[in-house]
Parts: sequence; C-alpha cells; structure tokens
Amino acid sequence: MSPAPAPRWKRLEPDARREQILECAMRLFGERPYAQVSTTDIAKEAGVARGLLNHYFGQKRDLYLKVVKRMLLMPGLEEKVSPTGTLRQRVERSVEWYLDTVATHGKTYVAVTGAGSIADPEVERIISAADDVAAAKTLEFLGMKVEVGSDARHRAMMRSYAGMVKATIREWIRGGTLSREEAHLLLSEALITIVQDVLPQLTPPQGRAERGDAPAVKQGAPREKDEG
Amino acid sequence: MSPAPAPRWKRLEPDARREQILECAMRLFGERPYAQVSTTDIAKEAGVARGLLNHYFGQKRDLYLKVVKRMLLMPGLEEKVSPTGTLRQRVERSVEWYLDTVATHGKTYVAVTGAGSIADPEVERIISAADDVAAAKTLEFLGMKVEVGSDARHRAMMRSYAGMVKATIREWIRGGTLSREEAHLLLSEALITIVQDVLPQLTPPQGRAERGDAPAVKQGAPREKDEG
DNA sequence: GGAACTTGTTGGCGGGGTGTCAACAACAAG
DNA sequence: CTTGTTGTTGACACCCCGCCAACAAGTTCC
Repeated sequence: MSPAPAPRWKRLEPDARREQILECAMRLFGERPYAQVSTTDIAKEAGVARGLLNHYFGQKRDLYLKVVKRMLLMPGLEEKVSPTGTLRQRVERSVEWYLDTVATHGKTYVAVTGAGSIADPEVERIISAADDVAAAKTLEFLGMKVEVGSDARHRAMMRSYAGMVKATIREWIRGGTLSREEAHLLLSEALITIVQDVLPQLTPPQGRAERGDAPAVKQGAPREKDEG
Repeated sequence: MSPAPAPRWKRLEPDARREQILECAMRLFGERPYAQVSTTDIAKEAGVARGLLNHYFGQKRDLYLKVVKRMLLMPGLEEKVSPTGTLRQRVERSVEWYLDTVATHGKTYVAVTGAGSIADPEVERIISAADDVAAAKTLEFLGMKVEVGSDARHRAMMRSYAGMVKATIREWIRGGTLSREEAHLLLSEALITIVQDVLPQLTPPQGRAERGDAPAVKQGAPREKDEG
C-alpha cells in the first residue's frame, strides 16, 4: 500500500534541463548585470540545485557565454529582403532589419552587448565574431561584398561601426533618448558614409577610388561562420 | 641604546598613500579585467594591507570609479588648438587631438571604456557624463555649439558616436587592426556626416532646419555635472 | 629623554559566492 | 522485487570582500 511515493523532484532529459536553465539565465542576465546575478539566483529561478549548473555548463562564465551566443544568433538578412534599389535604400532596409531583430531581444541584447567586455576576453571574442558575421551579411546585402573576409581593415572598420550601432541601440532601447526613427537615421547616414566614402579610400596603392559607386570587386567565396 | 627601532612600515600622508594606491590600481585594472583584479592584488602591489583600500576608498567598486574618473579627465581641446579653417579641417584636428590624448593613456583607456558597463550603472553613468563633456567640447570647437547641453537627442547621438570612437580606438590600440591614419579617416568622415547631415535633420516640427546652424531651442534647466 | 596623544596601518573575523564531488533518488529494465 | 543507470542533490573547501578593534609610527608637551 504505497500511496504514491511522491517524488521530491522531477527528472528531466539533459537537453530539456539545459534549455530550461538557459532560459532562466537569459532572463536574469537581462535584468541585471553579470556580477549581480549569482548562480544561486539562477538555480533558485530554475528550481534546481546550484551544483546542477556546473554539471551542465561548467563555470558561471561558460553559462554566460552560452547566453551571449544564444542572444547573438540572428535570422539571416538575405533571407528576408532582396537587395534591390539604390545604395541608400538598401542601407536603410538593412538598418531597419537590424533594428527589428534587436527589438525582439530588447533589454537582454543591450545588457549582453553593453556589458560587452564583462571584462572577459572570451566574451569579447564571441561578440566580435558575431559582429563580423553581421557585417559580412550587411555588406553582401549592399552589394559591397568586397573582401570583408580577406581584408582585416574592412572587418575592423565594420566592427567600429558596430560599436556605434550598439551605443545607438542602447540610447534607443534603454534610455529612450532616441526614437526608433532617429536611430535609423543616424545609423543609415553613418553606414552610407562608411561604405561609399571611407572603405574605398583604404587600399592606397592605386591612388584613390572614385566616389558614388563601390569599385568593382570580385565576388568572394561563399562563407559560413556561426557556431552553436 | 636603541639601535634604531627599525620601523616595520612607512607612514605616509593620507593624500600620498591614496595616490600611490590609485596608481597601482590603475596599472592593474589596465592589465586585466575588473573581476580578475582582486583587492588583495592591489594591496600587494602597493605593499599595504588590504584593509587600507577600504579605509581610503570604501568598496572595491568605488576604487574602480576613482580609476575611471582619473582616466577620463582630459586636457581641454579648446586650449590646445584654435578653431579655424573649414569644417573638415576642424573635424580632423579635433579627432587628431582626441587620438593623441587617448594614446597617452593607452591600454588603460581601452580597458576602462571597453569594460564600459563593467555592468555597473554607476560606471556607465560616469562614462556617459565624460562622453557628454567631450562631445560638448568637440561641437563647440567645431562651431556647432548648438544646444548639446539642452537637446537630449544631440547628446544621445554624440554618445552613439562615442561608441564608435571607443570601438575604433580599441581596434587601433589593442588589436592593431587599424593604423592611426585609418582610425583618423574613419572617425573624421563619420563625425562630418553626423554634424552636417544628421544633426540638422533632427527637429522635424517646422519642416526641416537649414544646414550648418541648429534651430533655436530654449535652454533647459541649468545643470551641474562632474565631480572630483 | 620620556610620557601621552594622534592617527596611519595592520591582521583577523564573518558573510557570501563559486567549483567540486560523493551520495542519493527517480526511473527503466530484467 | 531486484538491479542498474543516471539525473540530481547537499555539503564541503576555497577565495574574495567589507568591517573593526588593536597596534605602532610619529608628534607634542613636559
């Protein structure tokens, strides 16, 4: 006569448990800065023992890395809109797309990118890689496929631009000091300037490229980055 | 016959000791991220007991704030060069000045601004305030004195630009992926675009403002920022 | 020169967060 | 029911931090 042993805790498949913990972690890391979120908090939020976090994710930093990666994988640009129209139109559409994508993640995106260097080189590396991917997609969409994959300086400048993108989005989402339209305006104008005025000025060897249209560049090989 | 009591430690004036500790902290915080620098490390570096840090600076975070503040107080722009020439020339000179200023601080500047949001709202606030000051000086130097002090959107956009400035400098100093000239080029072109193409487009009420001069806007409440 | 005072400095205590690991319990199979 | 597998727990040890009473380096006064 065993009246249901009444299990004290539920047993989940590793993947399910991992996912559940990850979701809780994402929520909390979005609410307050890294240092303010203890593993105890996350464990409590998920209703599990603290040790389980280490079992599934290793160190707290590793869990945070997973959160960052999850936050940075975004739907491809090229799949949503087709690159037609003037350069300005394409720029504006790509900026629009990025703002849309970010809007869905909201505060967590700001927290993750803002805390950029939680002061951890590894986090920085991951964000940089994601920036490179986004930059490559954007430039490809703009028809400026160029050698973003080959020329380190192009990548570097697009990462610089990414710095402004993040700061702008921070102003928009967190502070509300910029409207979406104003953010759109700023980012579009800046990107146009970079693409048509700055990048062509790079390779100094053969004098200077003419304005208005990107110098004819050979198509680069299709590339696939990303990680899990 | 007391053969010199041989003092076990030297006694310093509060200001001197404070300064010495601060210098050690600046060095260490420049070498590795905030979380990786323990108060024990700083104390050891300074050759004092750990408790002394708390005595002089309070919490570890407070000490870090002092480091950030020290890092961000920079010589005024207007005092070094006079605003003459075309807009482009003035822009290039102000960017040059900023790169010079940053170069002296080097890695520590990158660490401090990069760790921007160590994930601490207070740090973020201080850096934002410093950005605002630098932005105001720059715009004043450019003759675009405008109401950076009154129009929140101007400040917001300049903070966005500041995001790119930091990212660019990071590429230049830390990664070496951009040369100083390339950084200079990128930042100049972007600033010109913002100042002459973006900012004038703001206030939409009365159609559109004419270039080069901002529409007259009423002064906001007098504000006092900064601290020691 | 020594006693008494001021105050810069120390060392240890308690609290909190993190990583590790052996033991345990939920569930499946025999 | 017995056995085996494995997801999960709880506690232990370690490190870092903020606090504070005791201590000692200098100074002043007799």
